[in-house]
Amino acid sequence: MNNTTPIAISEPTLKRLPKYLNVLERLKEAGNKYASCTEIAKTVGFLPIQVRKDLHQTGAVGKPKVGYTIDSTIKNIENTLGYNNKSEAVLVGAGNLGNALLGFPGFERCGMKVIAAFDTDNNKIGKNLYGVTVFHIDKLINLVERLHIKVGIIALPYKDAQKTADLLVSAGIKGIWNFSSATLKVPDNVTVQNEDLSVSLSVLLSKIR
Amino acid sequence: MNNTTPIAISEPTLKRLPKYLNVLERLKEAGNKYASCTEIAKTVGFLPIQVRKDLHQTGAVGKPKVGYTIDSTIKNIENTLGYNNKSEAVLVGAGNLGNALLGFPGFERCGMKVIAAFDTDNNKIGKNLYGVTVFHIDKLINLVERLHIKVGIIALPYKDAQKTADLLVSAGIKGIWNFSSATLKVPDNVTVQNEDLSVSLSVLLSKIR
DNA sequence: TAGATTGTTAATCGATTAACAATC
DNA sequence: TAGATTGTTAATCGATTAACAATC
Repeated sequence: MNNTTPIAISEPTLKRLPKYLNVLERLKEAGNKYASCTEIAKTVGFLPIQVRKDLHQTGAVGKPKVGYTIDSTIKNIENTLGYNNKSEAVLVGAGNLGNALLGFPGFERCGMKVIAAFDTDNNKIGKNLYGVTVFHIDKLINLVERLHIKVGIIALPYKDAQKTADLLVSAGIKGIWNFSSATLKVPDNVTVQNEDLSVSLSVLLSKIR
Repeated sequence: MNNTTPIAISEPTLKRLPKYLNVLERLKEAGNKYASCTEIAKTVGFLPIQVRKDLHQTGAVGKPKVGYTIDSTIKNIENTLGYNNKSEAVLVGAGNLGNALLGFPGFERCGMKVIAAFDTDNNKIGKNLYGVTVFHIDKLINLVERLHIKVGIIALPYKDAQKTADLLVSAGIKGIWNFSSATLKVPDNVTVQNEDLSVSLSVLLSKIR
């Protein structure tokens, strides 16, 4: 609710915030009005002081002895993560993964809505997947520009990723959620979030082997 | 190739190694025999010194002026990530996401093979998805124990995640790849790798909003 | 009031980056 | 040889953790 320019929040903190949101929502459903750091920390497996520091960055203020008001803290986190600034997105690649992503129920919660999918495969074009129509990739630029879409999702193999990123950037996209293993080259004003499943799997395997 | 107990490698480094592997393979395909840190760094967008430090941890040794032998460095990274210790895994949850994961071509590269899927939905049981049969969840313990499976993949919603984790742990699983938003409680000797898509999406959205 | 919890300030820890000597 | 690149040692940076006073 205050209008000072927000300080950029570190990535580690940003990754923890959705966890707190989860916990707070559950505590709210259970009928609670307040939650302490100790309580949240125990549920998510972090230290109380870390929860406190993270919440502080969202602007949440707690009461000694009582904890944080659940309702207002939820709002603080949502605002920090931008869940209230609704965004529209396009998906490129209507294969297995793309299809699964379209069915992903978490988008809405984050304030994002996929409004169109694109592919080059004629067998896929024209299909309706979870309410989203698949168009030929040639229609991408026009649609993205016209509707001022800000987010593009790349669910394609390595070899098609960079040229798709270039296409999205030229259409005015500001954020790319990249499910390919490619390291995308984009201008500074475009944010890329990598979601390379091989990386994550490699980390797991190297730890248990 | 040496047998000293390996020092645990930090998570940031582990996450970068697959990227180097990617680059090295492409350079190899292009006919190169050596690669310098400078070259690798430019491709992945890191600093040369970071590449050097990371490669050092895999046991890779370079030659001044020449760089690193691509073949041996690939082997070093693969060994570090454990790509050569083949693992078998089971998947729990044959919905959208589970289905997409079964079609994911990256598993094999990491030395992992999903040998069975489980679900509770009778419409899914018995189906064959990308060569993997879907069984009723009741068969999980027996199969995992008998075949000494070490990795379990949870592709289920929040509410089913913890009880599935408990089941996997009781069957002797050592690593869980968790696609749910739940914070799983597991014993210390079990590794959990979280792949909560909402978290990643939240980070992206908070950066562009 | 007493005590639990917050918020702030300081200490620690680990990862990244810089500097530079060794070397092919 | 000269110069590029490695590998090592030191400096910096940022995030986590600890300590503790303020407070409801």
